Amino acid sequence: MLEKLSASKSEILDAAAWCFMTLGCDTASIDDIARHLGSTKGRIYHHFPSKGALLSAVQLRAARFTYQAVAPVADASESPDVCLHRMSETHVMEVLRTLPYHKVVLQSYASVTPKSPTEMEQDLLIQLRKEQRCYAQLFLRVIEAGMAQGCFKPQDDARVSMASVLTLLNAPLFWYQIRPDQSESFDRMVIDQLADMAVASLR
Amino acid sequence: MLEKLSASKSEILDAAAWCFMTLGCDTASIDDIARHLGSTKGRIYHHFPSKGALLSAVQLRAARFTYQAVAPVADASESPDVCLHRMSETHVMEVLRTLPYHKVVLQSYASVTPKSPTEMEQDLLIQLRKEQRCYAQLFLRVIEAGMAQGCFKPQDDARVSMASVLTLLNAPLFWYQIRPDQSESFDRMVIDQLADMAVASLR
DNA sequence: TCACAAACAGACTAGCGAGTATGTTTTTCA
DNA sequence: TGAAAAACATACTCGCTAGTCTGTTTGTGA
Repeated sequence: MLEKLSASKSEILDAAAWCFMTLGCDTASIDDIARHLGSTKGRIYHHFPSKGALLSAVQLRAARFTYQAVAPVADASESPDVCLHRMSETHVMEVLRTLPYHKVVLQSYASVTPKSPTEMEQDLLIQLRKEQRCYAQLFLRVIEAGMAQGCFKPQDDARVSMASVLTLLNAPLFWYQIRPDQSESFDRMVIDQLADMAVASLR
Repeated sequence: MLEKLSASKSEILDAAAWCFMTLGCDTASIDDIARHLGSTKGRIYHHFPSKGALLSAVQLRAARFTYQAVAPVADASESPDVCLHRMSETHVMEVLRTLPYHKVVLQSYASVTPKSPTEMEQDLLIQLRKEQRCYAQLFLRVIEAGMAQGCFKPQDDARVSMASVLTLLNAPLFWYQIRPDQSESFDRMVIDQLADMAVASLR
């Protein structure tokens, strides 16, 4: 779960995430990523066996970024609405901080099926889905607890609520732009507003 | 705005939307679409000048599907929360009905920049964004009215609220699967729950 | 019914990009 | 310090696909 990354590997992932984000997962070529690194393909293929594996590594890292940020604040002993609010704040904050990674996840969410997936790439996909489910359950648990305790409106299917809330929290992926003028206050506004909406949507 | 489509063109768009959805916009080839039609490339290139133009046509149709469904129920003379609820119901219903088209939009939302866009394709993109903005303003207006009248909680930026609500309503694009057993009741549940959440998130 | 255009089919090209195979440099460690 | 391994660079192949070109069929209007 917490495999260490070498500095070079991490740098490659950053470049890959950036290129996948700006050019699109399929449009961006390995040469594009290498050029963005000031290197050549040799370096990338020395660390990653294929483009699909590189893409999966980016997505996996995205999942781990949010998990490692949110899991510590998912305190079950607390009031579910308060807990969900802090989880939401943390989630949005982390997504904005590591934006390229999550934009890549957003892109590849729609097209689930690579054309000719290797067996190894298939395994990576399964591993990825597993960790994503694991992260989602952090939210599912607190939502179910809230429904049971009455601070959230009970629904037929809590999983629909959970998925909708997570989608809501990921909304900035569709319109947020990284700007040179680090508008700290704007980020804070977005974080607060989304966390408020997330909790309110369940009432 | 309401250019008529020939039967053959419409059929091509359906096939393209389906293939783009299942295989991915970049992965799906023109030959894939033609095969899915039981035809060859000749037919497609006779009606559409390029793959990019075909993709844009699919996205444009998606925008028009929802606009033509929702615009009639966007009644400004009504209470904003009631109005927004019906708009939300209608939106989700239409999205589920024409799912492949909207899944394509979702995919291409992330990667905005084709690598070498033709001037004509650039124009199509501009036209698309224009109609998408136009549709979004249907929601923006009713949300702003609601904030002014006090039935929605005022926020710093109503556009963030609008974008977030629309993202919430599009949440099924991430997990909804077309099933053979047309579970009518499940659809109804999803529609109700999402419309409720959309209105509640603004309170 | 006949010209003529629209609506396709089928073969072909040209270029791009993933992956490989083999060098070259740098680091490591004994 | 020297050899082995890791970390790259460079030059190539090969399949796939967008787009084209030409031929063939099907409507259509006079």
